[in-house]
Amino acid sequence: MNTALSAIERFSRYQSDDAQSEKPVHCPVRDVLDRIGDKWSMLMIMTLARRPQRFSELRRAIRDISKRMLTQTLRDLERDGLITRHVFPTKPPSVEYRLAPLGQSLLEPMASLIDWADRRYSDIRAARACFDGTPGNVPRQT
Amino acid sequence: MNTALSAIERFSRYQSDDAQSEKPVHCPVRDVLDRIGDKWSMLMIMTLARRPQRFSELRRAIRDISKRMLTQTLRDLERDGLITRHVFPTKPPSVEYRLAPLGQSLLEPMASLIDWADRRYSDIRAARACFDGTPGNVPRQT
DNA sequence: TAAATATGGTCTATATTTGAGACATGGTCG
DNA sequence: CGACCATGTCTCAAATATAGACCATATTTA
Repeated sequence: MNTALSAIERFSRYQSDDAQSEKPVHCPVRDVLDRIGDKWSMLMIMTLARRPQRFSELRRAIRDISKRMLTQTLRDLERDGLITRHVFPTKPPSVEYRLAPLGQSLLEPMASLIDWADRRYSDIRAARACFDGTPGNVPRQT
Repeated sequence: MNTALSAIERFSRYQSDDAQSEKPVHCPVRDVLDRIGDKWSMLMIMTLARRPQRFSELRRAIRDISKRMLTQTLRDLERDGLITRHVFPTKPPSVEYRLAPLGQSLLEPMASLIDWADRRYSDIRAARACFDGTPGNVPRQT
């Protein structure tokens, strides 16, 4: 738990920098979180963790992503060095995406998050049901 | 590393369910990730990890969030049982937000992500610079 | 030979989300 | 009376995501 807090403290250093300067020092944590914390990136990384996959395999694996977002997410992840892109000169050219070492190293921390999600999901659902069901959450106005 | 993979495997169970059924079983991991993986939630939780804070304190801490999104993010986190909301009947009423136990329990996994971000940030920046600087990333067309 | 299929994308028009900032509420201060 | 504080809500505009048409090329099917 204090391990956790020390990481948070490290983060908060940037936060206060942020609060001081006009042009904020770009907080690494935030920068990274903005990248991998979007709708598809983690999903993509988890999917590629199973095995390298091609464009259309990824599309099948993550059924509700649009081609546009798939392309864009892959580009962004490639740009940040988390995945690599390999083109094979097959008849209709095929492209395979793989987790780069940097992406591999993200699996460990991500796994602990997945673990948390899995273990706590019932609590969240309970809280949600409670919040939604309780009269008194509707009249929010003071 | 195989700890990581086992978590990923657990996740992929839902993925394949997903691929089979028309109306997908809602994957807990994904459900949770969609919630805390938005633009502000993690930031909010990290900020509240330092200490309970009031609406305007949060606004100052996260300078570029709009009131609208601040309210909405707080509501969503409250709904999911990650934070709690306490109204004090001071002259202009004040509202304090606190991390709930469920939110506390998220700190540990989140910390490992922060840790990763902090340690790997230079690698990411390097990859980014390389990608942006390398001619040959522009002509992406086959 | 022509049509259909598959690949990895891009482009456009629409839908959704986010942000900026006006407005509300009720009490205190000058 | 009028201004100000805190905590929101509301509306409208801007940014972003989505669906799905379209493209070029090559192979298989009819």
